Amino acid sequence: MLPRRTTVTRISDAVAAELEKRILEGSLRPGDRLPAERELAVEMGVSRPSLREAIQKLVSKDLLTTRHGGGTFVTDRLEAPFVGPWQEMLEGHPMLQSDLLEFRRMLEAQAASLAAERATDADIERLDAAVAALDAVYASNDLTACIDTDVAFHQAIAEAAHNVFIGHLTSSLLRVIHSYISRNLEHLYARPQRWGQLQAQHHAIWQAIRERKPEAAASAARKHIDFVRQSMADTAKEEERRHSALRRLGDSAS
Amino acid sequence: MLPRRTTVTRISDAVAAELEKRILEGSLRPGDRLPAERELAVEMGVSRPSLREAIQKLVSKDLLTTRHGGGTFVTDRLEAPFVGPWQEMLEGHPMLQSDLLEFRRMLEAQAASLAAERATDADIERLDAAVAALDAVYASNDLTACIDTDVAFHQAIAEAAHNVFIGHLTSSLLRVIHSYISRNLEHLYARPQRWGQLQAQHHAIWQAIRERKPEAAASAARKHIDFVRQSMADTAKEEERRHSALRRLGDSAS
DNA sequence: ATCCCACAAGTGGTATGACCACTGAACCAC
DNA sequence: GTGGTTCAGTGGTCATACCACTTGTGGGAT
Repeated sequence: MLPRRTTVTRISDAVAAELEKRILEGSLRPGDRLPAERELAVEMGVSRPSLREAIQKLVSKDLLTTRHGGGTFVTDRLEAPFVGPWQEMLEGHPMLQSDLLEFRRMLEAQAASLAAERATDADIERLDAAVAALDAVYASNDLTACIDTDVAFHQAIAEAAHNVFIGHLTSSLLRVIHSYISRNLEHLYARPQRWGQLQAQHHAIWQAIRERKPEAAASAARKHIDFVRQSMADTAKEEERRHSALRRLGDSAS
Repeated sequence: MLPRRTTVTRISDAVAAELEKRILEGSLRPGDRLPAERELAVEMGVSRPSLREAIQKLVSKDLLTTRHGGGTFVTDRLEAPFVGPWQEMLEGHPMLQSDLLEFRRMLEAQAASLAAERATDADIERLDAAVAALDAVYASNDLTACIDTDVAFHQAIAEAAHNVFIGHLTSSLLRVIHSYISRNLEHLYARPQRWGQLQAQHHAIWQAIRERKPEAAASAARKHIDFVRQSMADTAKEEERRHSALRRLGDSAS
């Protein structure tokens, strides 16, 4: 007979799993209000702090939301599959965005510079194709295709630099900021003259690489990132504006 | 006016954000053990349950792990995605060293430049201490201590740059190349005049940062890496020569 | 001297109970 | 009816105590 071991797993984990299960199984549906913490704690046979730890975990996973004095509710969850730790950090600490852009400014400038020095004929061909794809897709209305093509262009430059680490890191970073690119492109798409500037900048980088001008390529890449930085600041400002205009309480009596 | 619902009045959220910040900025590094919950709660001026809720949130994000009776530790979740594969890449293909040095040249130049712009008094103090430690340890014969101090110096610069990505990437990178630094320092140690140059370069970077000269700092950092690159080439050449020295005992005049 | 084990200090894990801050609806006065 | 007040219910926070586990240390047996 083994001495009575408390759960090998933490209670808060077990409770969180149980609640998650109830949500997945449908006994707790989006919009539903959970029993009061004191009740629920008794029902599950755990203390309130343990229950709270579990709830807060689910809150941080955006499965639940709490309203002080109101109650705890199940969010209508849109499955956001696989976001890495850095994506979460970027969401939680917006100041990281400027750090990231600063870093990209350095990285992509160096990549463009090296690409201008080292690009092989095959690299140039790939760049030509990427730019052609950009031109084509920018004329269309397919935003998701825009993102993919845009990413492919930057990735092609990074790989033309013929430095594995620059290539690998660029790839990782582009993956991390995919959602941000999406958001930003959406913003720019509504502004034709700015939308056009993007193409112009891409062409400038491309041209400088083709003409084997490292300094010009680096400079063009930096300008591009600076433009993106400015544009993201505008996006943020606008979202803030929209947010503060959205001070309406929707009554969802059902 | 309606009170903002998403306001971060929840203490556990604030504490979680604070801990995340400490991890991002490098004051809490992977593998580090956090202060005991009771201590940390006092330090942050919150109760232990609130602190625990925050910790559990980070545990659920896999940023922290807890060992019952052992302590709470920082995971390497943030380091893994970027430099994880690099270690194996380097081991499999040693020729990638030049790529890596090229990468470091860019990274450390940028770090030095930003450090010259942004270093706080505390950063400068830390740099002073690192340089002093370098001077002390370079006079001794302790090679392993040399490496640690050298790494600490470069890390101090990276963190003085106040860019999360530069800080983390430098940290990971230095850990990856630890063995290479070791080999190279060994090589240099046998050549007093070159050994002295190292110190001179470190001092040059340090001085430029202290005098707030970004360009000079970047340039000094680049020179340092170039010197290292040259020296590693020599190391490789010498190892080759030693292999072929079986048939010929030649002079090593250059 | 060496090795092993028991013990104690330190740490995370859990529980209890109390109080505060906020919400929302019933209630009362006008 | 309308508007303000009150109050019960809820999440948020705290202090404290105790339990379970790890770790290092020192004392004992060999």
